[in-house]
Amino acid sequence: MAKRNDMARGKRVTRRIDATIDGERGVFMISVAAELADMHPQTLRMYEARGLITPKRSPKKTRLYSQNDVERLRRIQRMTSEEGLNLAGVEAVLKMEAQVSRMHSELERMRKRTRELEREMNEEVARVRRSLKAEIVPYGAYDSADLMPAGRGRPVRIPVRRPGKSG
Amino acid sequence: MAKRNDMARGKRVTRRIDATIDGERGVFMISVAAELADMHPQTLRMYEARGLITPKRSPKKTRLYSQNDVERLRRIQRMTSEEGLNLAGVEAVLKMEAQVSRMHSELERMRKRTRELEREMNEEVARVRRSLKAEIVPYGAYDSADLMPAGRGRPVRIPVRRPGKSG
DNA sequence: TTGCTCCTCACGTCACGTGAGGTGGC
DNA sequence: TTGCTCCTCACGTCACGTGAGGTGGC
Repeated sequence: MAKRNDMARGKRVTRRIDATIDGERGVFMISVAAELADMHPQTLRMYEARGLITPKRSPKKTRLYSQNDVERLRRIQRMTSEEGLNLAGVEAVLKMEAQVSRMHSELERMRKRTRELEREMNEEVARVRRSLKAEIVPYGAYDSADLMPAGRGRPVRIPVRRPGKSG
Repeated sequence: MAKRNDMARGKRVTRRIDATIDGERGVFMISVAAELADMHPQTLRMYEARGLITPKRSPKKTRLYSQNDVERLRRIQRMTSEEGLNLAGVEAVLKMEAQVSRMHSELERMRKRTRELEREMNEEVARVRRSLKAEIVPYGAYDSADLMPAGRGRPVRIPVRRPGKSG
């Protein structure tokens, strides 16, 4: 109510946009995208000609840049102006980064899998022992290194070397 | 003997050098290294000034390039002339490559570890079952999913998902 | 002396960014 | 009309490669 009145009187009211933003949707025309990326509009056209960026197009053929496009442009801007790369270098670096990021996720998957495997292993061994214990009555001496007196729940220990830094 | 005579008469004799070559040892002076890398000697001096390559020096301050130096120069040559990178790009790519290669070895270590873990797991389970079988005489029904009738050697099966491409 | 080394300086070329100039639709 | 879009062309700048020019030691 109060807000409505403020707006009616022309007061400045901050509005929050709660809609989920699709980072891939083309929303900025070239002048806006250029300003957001701190670049000359003509530079964006040049980058497109070189295949470094591919904005969407409106039905009238106007370029429409997405959030992600702008992000990419800013990264390119950093590489060229701060690090001094030329466009061939930018292409090479972007390609390698994709590779590095793929390896990162593979590495993460492997780490997770290893942890899981360790857990499964301990569980399986414990399960085998438990089900045997339920069915049998051991007799004689316990001279096997792998067995303990019935009733003691310590799990079988398996030597597990962990990989270097598992972070 | 025959060889010796050939050499004495000035004939051309191919000689095999069996000594182990230290790839890090400075052995080529600048004109030779430049030719091997297909570059201008002055370019090598420039690259050194930019920190892209650091040849050894003789006591007389003459640059001495190693095998590895030449390899590196050839890689740089490829990047600049074939891919069109500038020197900033070359630096960036070389740095990232070191990173990628570190990740490669980590990944390889993880894969190996996972295989090892699977093997250990199966072995351990089999060992537990074997040692129990040696001590007990099972009786009653075999209604546990984890056990099989005594005397059948099939190992306990453990569900193992393998990572995507393990090559 | 010749042919290498060392160095610095300077110039030519090329890539890249950007401005100009002309068009067209809201 | 104004201010945007589209496009192409051309110029200024800068990085880089290389040649020149002068030195010094085997």
